[in-house]
Amino acid sequence: MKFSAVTIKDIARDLGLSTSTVSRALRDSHEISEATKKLVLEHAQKVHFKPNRIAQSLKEKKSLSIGVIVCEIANSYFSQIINGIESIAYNHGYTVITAQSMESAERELMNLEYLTSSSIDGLIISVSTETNNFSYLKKLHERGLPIVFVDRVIEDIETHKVIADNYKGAYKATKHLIEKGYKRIGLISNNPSLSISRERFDGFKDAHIEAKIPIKENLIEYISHGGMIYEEVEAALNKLYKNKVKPDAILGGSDKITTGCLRYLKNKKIKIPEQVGLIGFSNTDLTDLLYPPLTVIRQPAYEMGEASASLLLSLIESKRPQTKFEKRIQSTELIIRKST
Amino acid sequence: MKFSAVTIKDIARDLGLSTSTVSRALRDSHEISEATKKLVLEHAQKVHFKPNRIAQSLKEKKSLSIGVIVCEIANSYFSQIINGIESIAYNHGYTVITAQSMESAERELMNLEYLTSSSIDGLIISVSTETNNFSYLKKLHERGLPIVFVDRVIEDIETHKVIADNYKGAYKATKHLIEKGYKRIGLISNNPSLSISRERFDGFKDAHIEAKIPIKENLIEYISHGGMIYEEVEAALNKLYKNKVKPDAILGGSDKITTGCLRYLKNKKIKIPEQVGLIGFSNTDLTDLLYPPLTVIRQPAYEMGEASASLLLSLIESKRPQTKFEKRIQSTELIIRKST
DNA sequence: TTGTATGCGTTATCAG
DNA sequence: CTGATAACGCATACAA
Repeated sequence: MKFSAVTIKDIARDLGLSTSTVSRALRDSHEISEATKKLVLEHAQKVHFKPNRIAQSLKEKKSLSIGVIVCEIANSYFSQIINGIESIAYNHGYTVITAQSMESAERELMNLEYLTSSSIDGLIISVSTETNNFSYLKKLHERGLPIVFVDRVIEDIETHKVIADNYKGAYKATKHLIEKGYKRIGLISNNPSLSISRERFDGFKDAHIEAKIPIKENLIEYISHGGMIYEEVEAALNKLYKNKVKPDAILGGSDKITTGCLRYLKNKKIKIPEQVGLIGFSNTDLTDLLYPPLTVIRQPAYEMGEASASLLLSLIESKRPQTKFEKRIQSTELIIRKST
Repeated sequence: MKFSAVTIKDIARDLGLSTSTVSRALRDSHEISEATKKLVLEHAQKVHFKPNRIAQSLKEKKSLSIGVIVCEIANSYFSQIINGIESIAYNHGYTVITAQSMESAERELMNLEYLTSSSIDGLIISVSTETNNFSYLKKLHERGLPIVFVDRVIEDIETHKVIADNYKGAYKATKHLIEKGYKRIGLISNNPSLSISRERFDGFKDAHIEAKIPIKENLIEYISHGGMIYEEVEAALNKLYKNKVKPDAILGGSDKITTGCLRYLKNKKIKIPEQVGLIGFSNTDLTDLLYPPLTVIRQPAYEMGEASASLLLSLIESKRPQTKFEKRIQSTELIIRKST
């Protein structure tokens, strides 16, 4: 900013016009003569004039930017979501400001306070696995900040939510395993405080019920940091493998958890015929090449990002209060990779 | 922003003070009595006052935000870099605004214009593989915008640059392959217009020279979009495999290229005893589990991000013109995964 | 110690 | 069609 000297005022001075005339000419107002318009536009181009977005924001009472909070950018699933968000935002002239919670509720709150200090027009958030106090977010929402939840939603806040069909995904994955003959399927899941975890558990459960296989409590473990901390995954798996009934397959509750499981199995040299990872890993280039073989529930992260951004922009641009709207992206795919 | 009504003016009115007193009290100025300070601070807290960052920016002539342009966020290497940048920026009260070029020079330019329309205090950029016209960037730099290049640098712009030790990485990788007995090592590289490509090529070459193995021109292919377009990788590999002297190992010039190679080999069912990917893939959780076996040059992406941000902040905060400074991160590691 | 006035760059309102 | 002026929210030089 220090470097950008050219303002509307400079142009006005250079051309012997008033700032308002210049401003109007630049915005192609109908009440400016073609001659002056041309004059101004050409000069503006020559001196590389760029309107100061900050001044515009102050005047317009909006920043043309949206905030995005996810647990971690360097997580393929969320970076795909951001990608989708950016593509939409970009086309509508919005800047995306991203922040990461690193699965810490405290850091999430800090980011929230920071982003909302009058510098974003709306928020897309996927809450951290650790978050259990939603009061601040709720207050923001009540005060009128447009919010869209993506993937990890908060149910009592009535606003747009974009989620994958977690139930279906988990159901299909579990069914796939059962059909393959596995009967002792372990589940490592995120905290059930997240609705996605509960939905996935329901899918897991219903597939069992349908096949008349009882669910064994001691094959289910919950962890708190979404797999970010490998030791948590390790501890959970240690528990599973200390049981008399050892699992013959594992359903990982998120991409990080799943890769953690793979690592564990490799480290411990445990042979497991097949695994299912319920993961949002869109980089199929890679998942396709993983060893041990892995069946993947691909969640349409990019599309979810696009959907969230569209919804948020609609919220931002229409002032009228919106009704609750939940968008469930249906295309959860099961990607099956044959054992080699 | 619509939602945040509370301003300094409101507080002043509520408390029967002037806006300047309130402003000063909030900034803990020494020329305000403890009593009023306390009064103001408590009231501010009560009404959830948050200073309007946009107004502050306009006044202070800085936005407390930095722009980051990379080819793609959903690329583990760059997301790690962003991660590093964010951690530093965050600690210094800066917001990070990211944009992606998708390896398109045109889109890069658009982002550049957008970000620099007076809304960022500095820029960290890793230029797209397609970029060959640096005039706009150069102009920005001349006009005083603090810029730091990371990974993909432009040599004629005299500013801080953060790069990995590409030469060493490629050298070690190639040497490793040669020691394993491979003699016809293919190289799929980014365009040599990028210095990283040239450095890597030099490492590749010197390892050959040292081992007295001639380099075969027809085992070297260049591509333009960093591996983003699989068909490019495919075409390059097709050429390599159409030669009479087929490669017995491949050095991939970037992470995307390398995963592209893996995909190709798998699709074509080509058995290759070992591969080396010169890739910036920090997610070793995954690379470790890839099949076919892969030896990886890990580039310290996170650390590079940190370094770039530190350098940029130093540029932003000290007004004095800085001397050119090049920081080469040395810890390029060779991660070797044994064949299974 | 506190208040008044001014300006940051832009746009909108109201005159001319 | 064009110009002067006020306002957005905040910070600061200058008064008091």
